[in-house]
Amino acid sequence: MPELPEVEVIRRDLEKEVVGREIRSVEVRNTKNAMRVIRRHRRRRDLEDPLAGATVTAVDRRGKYLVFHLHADADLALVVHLGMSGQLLQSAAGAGYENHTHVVLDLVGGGQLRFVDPRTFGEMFVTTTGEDGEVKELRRLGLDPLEDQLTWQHFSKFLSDHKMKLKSLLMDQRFVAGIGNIYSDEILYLAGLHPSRACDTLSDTEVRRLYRAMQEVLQEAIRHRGTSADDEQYRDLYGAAGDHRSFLQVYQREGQPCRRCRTAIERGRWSNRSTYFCPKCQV
DNA sequence: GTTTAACCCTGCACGC
DNA sequence: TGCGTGCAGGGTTAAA
Repeated sequence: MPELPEVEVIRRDLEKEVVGREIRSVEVRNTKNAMRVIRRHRRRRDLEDPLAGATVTAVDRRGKYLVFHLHADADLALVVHLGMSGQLLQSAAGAGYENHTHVVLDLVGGGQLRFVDPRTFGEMFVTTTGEDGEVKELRRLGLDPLEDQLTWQHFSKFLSDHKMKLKSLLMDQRFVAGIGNIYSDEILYLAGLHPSRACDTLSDTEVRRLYRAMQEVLQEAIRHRGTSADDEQYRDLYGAAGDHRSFLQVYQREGQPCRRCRTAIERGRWSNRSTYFCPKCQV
């Protein structure tokens, strides 16, 4: 499940490969679930028509969403969420389609950008941007953990205002956008905090530790080009897996010794999501 | 305000 | 070998 680091790796790849390029045409293919992928639109052409002839001027990231800014008749944006199993792949125009290739963008000058998604939790839609360049559909998202606006003070205030469990808060996209199941576990481990601790019980030192851990874990994962774990279908733009898997401290390590204290890593379940943690190091 | 569960979907592991 | 079942997960929504 691509989270912030994986989406950021793809964004950086896209910046190199598609910014400045014109989209010749778009095809929403006749796959079983293509209409689910473009579920915000009623018809295929609602996505296809506005994109044809548009030039990609920039590719941004908002949490786990990719935003392609487009120069066309109006200020348009193509928004992509990879869900759990979505991939955005650069391909040669003649190459055979992988299973579950739902949308194909044909680029002027050769090459294609393909959206592949077996489980179809991902989505794609076209929308207009406001004067501030923002996408209205993404306004509810919280701040980006790696951007300057998320100051330590802002972070601390948000925590003290909530009684939720830390795990739930880290994964709440309205608080900080981009953290999912893997990195919430890794962040809490590095910070030495138990996933079920209530947010408003943290000391100043613990808040600082969590804030720092969040940045360190995400940056480190980006350096390793993301995590492709057991059930992970994550691939970068070129189809390559990420290298961060072997650096994971707790995620999917149930029963294995903690890298700090050798206690067996435990797995719990909160809100229907698996959570891995060290029962000794995390308090 | 917070938690929990259900829903959407496919691939995979497992047991029979 | 083949079938049925359960599980995994992100985001959203409804109910508790």
